[in-house]
Amino acid sequence: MSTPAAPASAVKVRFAPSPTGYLHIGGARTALFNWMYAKAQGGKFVLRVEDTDLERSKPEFEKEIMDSMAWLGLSWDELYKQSERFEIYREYAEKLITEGKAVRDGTAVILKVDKSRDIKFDDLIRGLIVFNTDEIKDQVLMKSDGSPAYSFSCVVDDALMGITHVIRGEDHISNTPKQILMYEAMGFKAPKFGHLPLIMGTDGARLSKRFGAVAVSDYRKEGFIPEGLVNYLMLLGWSPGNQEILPLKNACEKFSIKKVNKTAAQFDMEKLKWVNAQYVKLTPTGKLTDLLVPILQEEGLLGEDYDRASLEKAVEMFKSRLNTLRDFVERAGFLFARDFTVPADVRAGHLMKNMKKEFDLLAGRLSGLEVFDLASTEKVFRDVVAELGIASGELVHPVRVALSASAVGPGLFDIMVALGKDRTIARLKAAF
RNA sequence: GGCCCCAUCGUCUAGCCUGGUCAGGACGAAUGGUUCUCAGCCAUUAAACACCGGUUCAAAUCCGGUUGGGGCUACCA
Repeated sequence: MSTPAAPASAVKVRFAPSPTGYLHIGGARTALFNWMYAKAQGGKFVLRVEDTDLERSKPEFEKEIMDSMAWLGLSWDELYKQSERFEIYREYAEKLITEGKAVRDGTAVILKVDKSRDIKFDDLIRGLIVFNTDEIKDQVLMKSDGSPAYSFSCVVDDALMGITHVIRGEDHISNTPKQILMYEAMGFKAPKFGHLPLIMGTDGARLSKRFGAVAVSDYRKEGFIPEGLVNYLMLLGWSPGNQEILPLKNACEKFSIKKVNKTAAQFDMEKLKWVNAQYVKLTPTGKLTDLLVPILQEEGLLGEDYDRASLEKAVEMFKSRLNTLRDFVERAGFLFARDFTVPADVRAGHLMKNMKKEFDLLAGRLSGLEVFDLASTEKVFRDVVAELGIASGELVHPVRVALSASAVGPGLFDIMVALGKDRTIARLKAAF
């Protein structure tokens, strides 16, 4: 990467969400690509809240969007709110009327569009795109209620804020010629445009509430970590080559808008989980524990005072089998349960045979241990199995279920050590 | 309907611009190995150039059309 000494024509991009809903996956990907482009070019990233629809815009959505952006690590250099800039839009609309380029229609302001002109632009991602103005109606600039129409406030702001590259979703392609007309009318130089492919649901249809989780905050609640979600998102429409796991910082260095592809991508939850799991494994256990503590406390599995050392050991034990943070709650929950019991259906499946005799023998031997660790518990277990003259599997599986209420999980002796001597023995005795 | 965009394994994609590799990687799937189970890890396998024409000695790659999918068509953003 060359690091030019602040070129005069520095890149400036923006992400312009409308606070009429949560930040969704598609918006996040758009923000991400803008952000990566800014970083790759040594430019600036502007966050502009497009809250011109006073009815539908809500402060809580605005907050949620900014929180999600921050959580994803997409920091902004400048922040604007369109609701604070209505005067500016009005000014430009008046100017266009004065110049005879727009007309009043009641209290609204309309831009007259000349017919039979080809409007061309060279899309950063798609190449040359041409529209004929015969397909474009006269454009509302200011609405009757005094608020600006989307296209107009967008153009005024992009021009005034010095946005050099407008990178947005493909659904805006047909807005582009309309906006180019507005740049022309106001005498502004149009920026470069790049239209990103859309993200589709698994069924190939548009991502919607029906699809399941669409809000970034939903993924956060489900236990995805930002590094994982970001890495997955960057793979939708762009590829760093034969490499899937690439931290944002490194991705920025390789990012090229020209290499973004044109095809809509389907969102694949399985791959997201896999990517997330890679980052879970890469996260130092201490940090992972920090992330888990609030979740466990919220679930009532952990009090204010807990044994940090044993919690970290538990985290270490489950680290390789977590897709999400939330998986830990489900899989390691037995380590924290106050009143542990094996659910009836699990008993029915794995503890049908009464093994009280065997369990008592094991519990008795375990209670004699001075040092309760991996080696000592395994030794005792092997001895008991030998003494009983049974295959180790015959005892391993029932014991695992009795201790953890699950037939699957970490190694049996890891479970015993994590539980500790007292609880291990108590659960063995309570089994039958 | 009109206008615009798009088209490689089931999915995400590399390759396409500058035609000539067994069309490569990853998720998922299947199989085997490791192991007390699961996960993990390792190995192996199956799996794609939408279709039809054209240009060319040669087409996933260039051109045209067809089909299919998507977007826009608001005083929503």
